[in-house]
Amino acid sequence: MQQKTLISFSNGDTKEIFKKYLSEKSIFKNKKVLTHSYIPKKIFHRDKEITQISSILAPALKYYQPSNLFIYGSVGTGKTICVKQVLNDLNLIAMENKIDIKTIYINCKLKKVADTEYRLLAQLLNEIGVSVPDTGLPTDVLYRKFFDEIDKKRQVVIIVLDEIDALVKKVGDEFLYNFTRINSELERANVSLVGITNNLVFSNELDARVKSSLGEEEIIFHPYNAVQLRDILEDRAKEAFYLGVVSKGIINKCAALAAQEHGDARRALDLLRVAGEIAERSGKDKITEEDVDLADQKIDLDHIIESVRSLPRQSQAVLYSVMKLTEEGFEKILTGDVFDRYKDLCKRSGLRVLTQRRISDLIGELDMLGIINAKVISKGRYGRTREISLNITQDILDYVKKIISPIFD
DNA sequence: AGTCCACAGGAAGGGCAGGCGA
DNA sequence: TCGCCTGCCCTTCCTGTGGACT
Repeated sequence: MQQKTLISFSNGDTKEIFKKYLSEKSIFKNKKVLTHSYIPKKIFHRDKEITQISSILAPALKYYQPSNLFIYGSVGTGKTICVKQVLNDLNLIAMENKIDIKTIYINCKLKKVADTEYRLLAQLLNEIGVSVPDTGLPTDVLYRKFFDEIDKKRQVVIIVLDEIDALVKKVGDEFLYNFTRINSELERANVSLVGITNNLVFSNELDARVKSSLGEEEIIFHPYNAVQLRDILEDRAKEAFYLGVVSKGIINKCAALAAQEHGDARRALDLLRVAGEIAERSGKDKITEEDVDLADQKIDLDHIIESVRSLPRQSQAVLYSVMKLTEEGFEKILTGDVFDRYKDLCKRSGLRVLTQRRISDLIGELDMLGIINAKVISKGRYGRTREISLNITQDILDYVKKIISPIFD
């Protein structure tokens, strides 16, 4: 006998919202086109770079080891997308011609995926079908397993490490050295490394020994200008929205705003997508300039609020101390001031008091996240310290306060 | 020129949790 | 069960530093 399921709505408003949503026609034809992970059919204004990457990786088709490659360029300049497309094409050609090429793409910034040497190796092993525990084994055992597994047959393995600077910053460059030595240990397979980084001076920060054995080829991706961003947006908008939803003016505005932000194509796509969402939510069938302005603010706000929400309690306490000092009109907030205020806060709220050394690191992390500015200054006879200020506007600050105040007050 | 301040920030290591293999 | 390994968060100890002051 079939069981009957009882359906009832808990709240009349919810029901109405869902009903209304169902009855409305979306302005989006395919929203996925505007996400960062989408690979478009044509990549605009990157022909030269794609040709360069392809020629460097081409020797893999004859089982030679392609040169290690380093790709530099700031956020949203198309590095990842170009590499992914070249790998796609390479895999296709390899398959057609029955050539054994294995390409592995790993984003080193993804938490719990490849943010330590162990996890990177575990992830690589996972990609070639060997499962290892999340922790517990010595790192050299993982290296051995990886080397042995790929050397079982004649093949070329191309490992792409995106945001490689994040991993090097965390665990040092020793692992890169290990990978450069890998080919001398392999009999049948060849391995080549492609590193992608936002840090334009990344190679300068590497150990000379690593640099000499690694940096064989380099490609730099320059930021897009407003005209180039416009071409990219126009192409994506055609697929993402129904006809007439986006005007040329809107595309130009998104392109111009993103071009101001260091020619970031991701930002341009985000602007268009969020503006579309805002327009749709307010029942419009066209995106207006006002929607783009709102989207611009919303993206910043969402980013900061998400960062603050996910901060550990101790970092939130440090941020709250900075906020309180700012509110009280402190002209120049120094590390010592923050630490004193933080101690008071801990006493009142029952939080464990960490050392000043640790708080100094937490201040550095908040600075990295862009929530505060912390500049090292010297006050001569009165010491060397950091001058700290909030890096968020008043309206965002109000939102942030709503999140943190209830925890400590 | 030397002193001194208030930290910055590197290095080493402790303690805990989670996990493996013998 | 025990020894060993890693990750993570943290402390302790230490050296380095820019520039006002003497």
